[in-house]
Amino acid sequence: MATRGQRTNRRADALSKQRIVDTAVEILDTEGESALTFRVLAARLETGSGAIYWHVADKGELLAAAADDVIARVLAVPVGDAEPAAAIRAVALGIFDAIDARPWVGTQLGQAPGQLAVLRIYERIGGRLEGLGVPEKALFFAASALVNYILGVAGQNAANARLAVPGGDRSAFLAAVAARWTEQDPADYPFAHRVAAQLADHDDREQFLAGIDLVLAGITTLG
Amino acid sequence: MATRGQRTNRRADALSKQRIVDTAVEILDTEGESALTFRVLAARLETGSGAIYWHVADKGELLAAAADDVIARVLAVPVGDAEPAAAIRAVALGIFDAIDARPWVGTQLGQAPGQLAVLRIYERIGGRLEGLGVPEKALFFAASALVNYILGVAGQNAANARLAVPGGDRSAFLAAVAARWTEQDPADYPFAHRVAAQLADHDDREQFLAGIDLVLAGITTLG
DNA sequence: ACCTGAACACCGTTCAAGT
DNA sequence: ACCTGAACACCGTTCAAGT
Repeated sequence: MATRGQRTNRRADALSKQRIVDTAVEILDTEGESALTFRVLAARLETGSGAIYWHVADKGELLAAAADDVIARVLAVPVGDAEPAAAIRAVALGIFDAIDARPWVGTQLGQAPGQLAVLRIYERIGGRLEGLGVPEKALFFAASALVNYILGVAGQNAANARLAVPGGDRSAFLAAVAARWTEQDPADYPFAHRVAAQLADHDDREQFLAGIDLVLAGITTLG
Repeated sequence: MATRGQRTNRRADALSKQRIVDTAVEILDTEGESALTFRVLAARLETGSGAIYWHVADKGELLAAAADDVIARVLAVPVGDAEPAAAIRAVALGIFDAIDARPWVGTQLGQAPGQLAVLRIYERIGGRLEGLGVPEKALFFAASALVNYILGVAGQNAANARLAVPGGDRSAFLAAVAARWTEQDPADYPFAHRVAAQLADHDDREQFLAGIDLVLAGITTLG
């Protein structure tokens, strides 16, 4: 993200969890998930790889902290006093955009549930549900439907990003996926053939929002 | 001629992709995701680790094939001529149960979109949407809302299974998650505090189905 | 208390060599 | 064509030793 200037040979400050996480995010953002190893992280921090373990339990905690950092920042922007449905859409869209920009966050969210980041998302989404007329008893499962949908899209998008060629354009990628759908036997996969064109054409962000709206429409039904 | 003939345990049959995948599934099921390595797989198959690469491109393909095998089997059971909503619920529940029994399938589905298994799910779900009165133009995104929700739950459940202690009971695990929610500041996380009890009490399967019903209710809105 | 970096116990994958 | 298994190029993590 933020381009850093020339790096002196001396560490600016002592090692800390925050500095480690910041550097990890930087590597993740610029070089991708597979580039983050304790060796390159240590080199970038000008320390030994073992030093990192003084501040962070293991790689899982590091990844969780990195994802949480990003999500916390995204959710920090105030939604104002928009009406509940609009606020939920805005929050969801913010998460989508963050994941779209950083696929590694999607990977992380898709597979770490106890995580603080997921709790943050539940809080921001769930907090608006009452305003939507959701009865007290249904609050948790209504929130869970929205959150699981968001996390599902997050995981799929991250995987897509991992699959796509770094430079390649998106419509070519979608065309390739659509082609795999249509190369199946139409007798076994009639639906796949029927919607392949829609798959090839669709806009991810728009489709994501449409899904949110669908769940919201269902939730309104609960009132 | 060096008498090297003490191959007492002669293999029952030649190596094949199917036999490799079957053995991988066996290891995944009994020993878990982390136990599947090319070394133990080769040992179990009484061959060299390099031999596997003659039949399978890499570990990613192996995992994808294993997950696809399971999903194909799950989707093979006929739903009969139930009405569309009931059929979709049945299909979704079948997938949920399969993932609950084999968390590694959830991990795999949550992060491999181009996969045949995901296409199969789209087909089975999507094929019933028309009967629900979904207009042609909305078929793909309606299916995608359902599938992404399912895959989101799949990923979270798999991650939960990875986190939980193998022998530990489920209510203790949920209580621990709920405790992490309530240990946050109530001023920052009012929703978390409010629904922590629901989180601790809920039944995963029931909650999953409730989410499906919510999306279905939203989809009915499109008619 | 915090850091160093070699060492340990693994991985997935390749490939010359065999049949 | 198919299989073998040693070798390669990595990993995350530990830990005795330093400051």
